[in-house]
Amino acid sequence: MREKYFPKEIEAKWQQHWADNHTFEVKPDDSRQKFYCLEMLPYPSGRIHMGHVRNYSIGDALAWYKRMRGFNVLHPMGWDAFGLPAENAAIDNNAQPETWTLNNIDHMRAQLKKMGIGYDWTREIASCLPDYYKWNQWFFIKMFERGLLYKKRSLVNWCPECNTVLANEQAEGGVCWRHTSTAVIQKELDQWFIRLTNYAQELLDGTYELEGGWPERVLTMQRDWIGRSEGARVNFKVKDSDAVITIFTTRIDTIYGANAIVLAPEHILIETLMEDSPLHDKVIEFATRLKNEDKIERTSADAKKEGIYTGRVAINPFNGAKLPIWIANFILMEYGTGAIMSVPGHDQRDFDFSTEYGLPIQQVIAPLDENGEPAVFGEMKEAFTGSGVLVNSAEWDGLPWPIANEKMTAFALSQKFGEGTVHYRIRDWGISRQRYWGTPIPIVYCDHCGIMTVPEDQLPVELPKNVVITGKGGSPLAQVPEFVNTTCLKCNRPARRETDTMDTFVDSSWYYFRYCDPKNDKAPFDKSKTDYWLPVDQYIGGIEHAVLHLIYTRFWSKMMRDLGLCDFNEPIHRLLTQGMVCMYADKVGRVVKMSKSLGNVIDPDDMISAFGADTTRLFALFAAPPEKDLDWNEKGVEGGFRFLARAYRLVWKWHAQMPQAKQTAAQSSELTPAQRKLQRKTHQTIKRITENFEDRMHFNTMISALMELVNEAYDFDTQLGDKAPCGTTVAIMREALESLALMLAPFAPHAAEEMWEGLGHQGGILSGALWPTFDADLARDDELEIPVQVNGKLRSRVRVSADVDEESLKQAAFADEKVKAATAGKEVVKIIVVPKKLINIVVKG
RNA sequence: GCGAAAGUGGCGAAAUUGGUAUACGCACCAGACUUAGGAUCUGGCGGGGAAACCCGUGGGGGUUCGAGUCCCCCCUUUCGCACCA
Repeated sequence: MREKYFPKEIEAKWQQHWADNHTFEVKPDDSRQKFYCLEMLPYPSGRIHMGHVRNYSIGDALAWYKRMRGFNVLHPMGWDAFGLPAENAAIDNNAQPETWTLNNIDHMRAQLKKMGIGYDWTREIASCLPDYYKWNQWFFIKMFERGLLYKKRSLVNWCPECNTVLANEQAEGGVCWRHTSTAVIQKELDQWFIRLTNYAQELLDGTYELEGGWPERVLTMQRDWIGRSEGARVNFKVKDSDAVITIFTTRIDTIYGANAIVLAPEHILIETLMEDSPLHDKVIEFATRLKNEDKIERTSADAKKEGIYTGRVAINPFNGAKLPIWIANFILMEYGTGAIMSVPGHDQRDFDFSTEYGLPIQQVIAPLDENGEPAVFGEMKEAFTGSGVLVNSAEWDGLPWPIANEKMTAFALSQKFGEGTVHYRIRDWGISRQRYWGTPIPIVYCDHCGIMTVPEDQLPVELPKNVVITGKGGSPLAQVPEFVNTTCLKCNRPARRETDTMDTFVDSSWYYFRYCDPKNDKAPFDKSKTDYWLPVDQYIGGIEHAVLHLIYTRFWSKMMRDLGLCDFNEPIHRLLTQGMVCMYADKVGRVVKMSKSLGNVIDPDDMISAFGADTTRLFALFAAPPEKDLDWNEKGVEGGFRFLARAYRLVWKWHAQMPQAKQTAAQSSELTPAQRKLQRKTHQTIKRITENFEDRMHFNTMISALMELVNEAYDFDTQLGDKAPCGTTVAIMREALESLALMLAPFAPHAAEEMWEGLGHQGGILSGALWPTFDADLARDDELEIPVQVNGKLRSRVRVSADVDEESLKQAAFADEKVKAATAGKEVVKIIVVPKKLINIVVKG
């Protein structure tokens, strides 16, 4: 230990120590409880940013704590290394995506090591390497064999910036998830889809299993995304035709109020219906125009309702009413059946549509008035969507909503013109990407034998190198004859390979399984290893993956479970979604997320050079609780540095006496008040921090508790002056400083190690399970200052012994001058005593 | 529009089940040490007032002995969803 706190020197020293001692490298060990601490793996964009620093500081704090509590902690790191930026860099810099990516990984790995994050680097993975993506292909084949994958020509989201297709989850709100200012357009393409919808119900049910462990916000977003709705399908016969139109509704109880059947412009029955119709050309022209309109605009909530009457009529199976068949812009082909019954009285969209075209509006649901009678409105000004009972609905009149729905659905089933059904909003996951830098899809097309998967023993289908990437004109792999041309695996005649690559979200769906067995070349992983480590105990990452990665990976593990590769339903027990790192930006005049384009970026490297990794990490944890956005403030960083230097100086001042100190302090009754005070603070701090790690993980308050302990220890030290300390004093100080060093380790591990060593300990903090324990008796206050209220207002405080009984406390309160003054001449109505907290005297007059 | 979360000093934030509002840090002020300090140490720091005391957690009501915390209404901000039948 040196006199002054030199983070650079200390950090290099301990990083070397951890590497030499393989401190963070772990193996399954049945004798110890495991803890899997995982941070979302980064995309190797080139440099670490503050968001990463925050993410990994949180994860490492927890990992250190758990290790110190004796857990066998798996804390790995890897790279989500496929993806578009590598291709763009290749175009811009004339580099190969692989070279660019691997160089970035090298640089970022070095940065993470400089931060001293405790990863088991022997388990590092990079998804762009064949020994990883081989298993993506293996999973593809398994899913193909089980019918979980299919190829379909369909309208898909296309991002003109990415020049590729996007999954629905990646095109939320009609914009690309990477290019949020770029509207996604619709294209018709052949695509590989994973049957995410097979697991829709299970994914929904799982969100209830995850309650408590996952933020409610994320669960809500996932539930909304899955979008389960219960309803019914009802068949409407078309008059003078054999055609039947099936509609989906969640409100079959309102069917007597239907005034039309409305179809999406893409509906397949339109052509049939319009055959021989004098309106044929007009209607088809209308539908074609809508189909060609921008989908996002056409289907946005504020688009004007627009429709056309087809001249055809459908029959309401409940009452035989003749309903005109319309086509309208607001009906979506991909939801339900692409056809609805319009019920203007009880659906605002139908109301607006009917008003626009003068269709009749009838009320069929009536709220109950104060006499319990159904209230029938005169003219309706808007749709009534509240609850009530049926009216104008023949024999169903008087039934309340949920019962009517049930009974009418049952009736439809019995009459064979409808049935109850559940509909989900979530769609299958389109994974084809018309890009180069991704996992090749292991499929071969033969003109004679059709579509076939590449046999397992021929995996991986390697991504060819030195491919010319222009960013234009379809899949780059299609331009590589050596890759495309192959022979049919069945008939040996010339055949072609699939030239699309997989969505990179495939890579990240199972990477944390691979960390458990990263070098396995026989299987994606050995189940005995994942059985030990998984599920993940704590996952930490940004909220932006709430419906992307976090839904895909839940699906993936359910699929793996069905393949017999794991035994659990949910792969991630607890999830922490950390807030963004923000800073004031001149360009917008307020505190916003750090971004290069706004110029409000701090480079972690600069921070580390100026203050050290410990200070940088400490501040990232101290400035705000982890799930909140964090305001980066350089002055605040200095405060973090001062705290570490202050703690360090105190340890320096005392470290020489430590080897001679008594191991345990005297009985607390024999301590001076000052000694007792520091001892109490030490034990209180251990209690606070330990409990906080176990439930709330608010690192900011844990660090402030450590600051308080340091302040208290300084006061103690200052009071001693130049007097030579007695053995008890040294023992009390030793306990305080050792506790401090140990509890600092999760937040500032290098400085903590240096202090721990300075206090006379060899081998490093993690050579044992050293998390300090507190003694509840020693943490307890001997004396308390109890606030005294009169009529709820604070009037005074009284000092009493901690074990005071109610009666003496009351006496002490009434003995107080200020309390006397406030209660003088008044009748005491009531005295409320909250043990150890407060006394409130209620007076009258 | 629907849904969720939040609003506390000059600033970042504490207050875990209703019980001393503002812990801890930053900034600021005063002092000590110093050739000097952007180092370190000591003290102060919500508003009003000489004081007693009064006021104070976005605004207004309510429940309670007692409300930052619970309930109702409103305002603002952020986030999510948005013609999903």
